[in-house]
Amino acid sequence: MPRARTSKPAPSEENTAPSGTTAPGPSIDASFLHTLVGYNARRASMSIIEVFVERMATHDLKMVEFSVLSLVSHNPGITSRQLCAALDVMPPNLVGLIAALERRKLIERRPHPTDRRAVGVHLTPAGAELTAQAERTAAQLEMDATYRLTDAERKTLIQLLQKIYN
Amino acid sequence: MPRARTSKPAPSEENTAPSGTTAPGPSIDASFLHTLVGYNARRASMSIIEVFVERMATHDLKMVEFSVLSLVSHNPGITSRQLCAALDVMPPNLVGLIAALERRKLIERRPHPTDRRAVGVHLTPAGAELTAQAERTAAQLEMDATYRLTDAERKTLIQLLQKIYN
DNA sequence: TATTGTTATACTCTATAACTATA
DNA sequence: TATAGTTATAGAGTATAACAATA
Repeated sequence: MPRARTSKPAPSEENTAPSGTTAPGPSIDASFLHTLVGYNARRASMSIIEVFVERMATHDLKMVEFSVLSLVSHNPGITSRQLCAALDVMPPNLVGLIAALERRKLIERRPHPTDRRAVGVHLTPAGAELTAQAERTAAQLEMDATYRLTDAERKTLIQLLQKIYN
Repeated sequence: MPRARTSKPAPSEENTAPSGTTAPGPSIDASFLHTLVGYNARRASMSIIEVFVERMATHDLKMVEFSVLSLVSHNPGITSRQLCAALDVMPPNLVGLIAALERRKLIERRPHPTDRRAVGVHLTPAGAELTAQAERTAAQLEMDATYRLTDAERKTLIQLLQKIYN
């Protein structure tokens, strides 16, 4: 269910109009898809993510990288395994990500205090600074990407969404 | 911003507990992420998509394939280009998809009535039958995946989501 | 000159198997 | 015996460039 670009209903008979001149766009009937919560949730999240990716590029941060930094920031000493569980990333895929953030001196890996197999992840001062900035960027971009919603609507929306996945 | 699995806040001091025995799970503070509409929309859509993929496997249909069939069903003679626009798929990536559905005799490609460059896509009787079944599956699965919502809440949710991307 | 459909190809994301060192 | 972290690799999904046929 990839995101779509058009919306208006059209006659359900023979479609005789090719897209023609690109601009106005043909009116395709996607009304069934529009009745699906999943479809709408996906479209909405894609449209926010688009802005997210664009603005986070300012900090040279991908979405997952931002999530990692934010989690490490609020959970100093968190292990790779915990990050994997919280972000639903497979352990092998986190390795390169962590390594990249470490090369950029945004995080540090220190031996875990009680488990010698594990490694605790911590923010460096530079990492903490960048994370604080990035969280402000995220909060702002959210408001911009959902500017058609009132504060009350945004609150309601989040509650309803959490009812689905919690 | 990949979906996460944990939710409850935790002290923001040194994290001394590795995940340990897998079951109960460590309590990671993801409270900042939970304030983001984008994060919640993504988590919710992922949780619905999970059910979607699982149930559509019954019809041996991927999400995009279902979307294509549904669009062709409501827009007989739609062109590849129109499908690409409506589904936000790059033309080269639709080719294999269409070919696969054609091999399964679910769709037919006929010359476009007015544009000899284009090809109109149509459902075969078998394709129409499968699409009707799959749409019923989709509608049902939606209800199941969002069973914690009342009908009114579901309606509100869809309206709010559409306010974001429309 | 632009568009439709297509091939070939590259890049990113995600997933699996298997190893090591610790528990 | 199970878990944390890692390597190597396979597989999706998604992206770009370039082409022939037609507009």
